[in-house]
Amino acid sequence: MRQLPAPTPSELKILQCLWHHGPATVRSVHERISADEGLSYTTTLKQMQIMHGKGLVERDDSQRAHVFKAAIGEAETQQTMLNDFMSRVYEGSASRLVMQALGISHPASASELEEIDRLVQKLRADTRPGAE
Amino acid sequence: MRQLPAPTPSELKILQCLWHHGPATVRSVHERISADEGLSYTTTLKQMQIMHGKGLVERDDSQRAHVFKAAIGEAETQQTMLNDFMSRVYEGSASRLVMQALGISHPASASELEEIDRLVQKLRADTRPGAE
DNA sequence: CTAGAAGTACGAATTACTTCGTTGTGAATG
DNA sequence: CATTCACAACGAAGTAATTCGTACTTCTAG
Repeated sequence: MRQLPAPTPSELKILQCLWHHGPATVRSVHERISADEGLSYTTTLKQMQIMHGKGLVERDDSQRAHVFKAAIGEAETQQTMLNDFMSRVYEGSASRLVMQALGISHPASASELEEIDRLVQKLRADTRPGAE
Repeated sequence: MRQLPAPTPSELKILQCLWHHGPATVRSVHERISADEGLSYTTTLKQMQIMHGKGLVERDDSQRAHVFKAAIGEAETQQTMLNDFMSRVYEGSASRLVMQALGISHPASASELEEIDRLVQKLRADTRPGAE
């Protein structure tokens, strides 16, 4: 069962922390994300409780300091958010989005461009046939 | 002077209406966007007043029915929102965003892929030289 | 001139997000 | 054993976005 509510900006920060560093306590997450911003510990705690309520994270409360882990995948979440963003902002046109994204500053390194190139070639091959 | 606050979702709908159909009265905008959703006329009016307050639209009130036009450009707005989205969701990696965008269903037609292809080739050429 | 239509302005309610202080509880330490 | 520390739980406040109803104004038929 997917399609949980999309994470809000601050929820996303916490999820990124869990995705990149694995399951963690509130304290641990808090120390990572409050390196930038000056938030209270209880702010992080509350967020993670809300996220648990929404089903965005799972909680192991067998220890006194509960351990949280992301309940949704990173790529999957990005994909959902991207689809929403693309329809809202680009009215569904992936190509316009891609072109603007590639136009920005130095988005992609040579090797990344190579990878994108391969993908485009593959898509062009797939698209040619009458395909559904 | 750019960098106005990014439009909210409902503000974006109104801007899209103005971008695509040119300057218009509240009534005209309302009829277009409430085709989908069942909103009150005063809701649209209020939104446009707020947008005027924020500087997102300009208003010609020489006629009784004020005529609004977008005060920011479409591409420019998309670019700003894309930059924000890319840093929030993809931590600044344009290539990951692009690859996911291209991976979706069959978003781009053959001719669009061709265009993207050209852009990628151009970027690869530009990127090769030690460039700044 | 008056009634109604069409417009604008404004206030207010609702919801969601973010933030923080306070409280209670269990563990650890002197 | 009493104090302190770390933690979870909660309530509450502040802000922003969205929505709508009401009131006021202006134009136009009759």
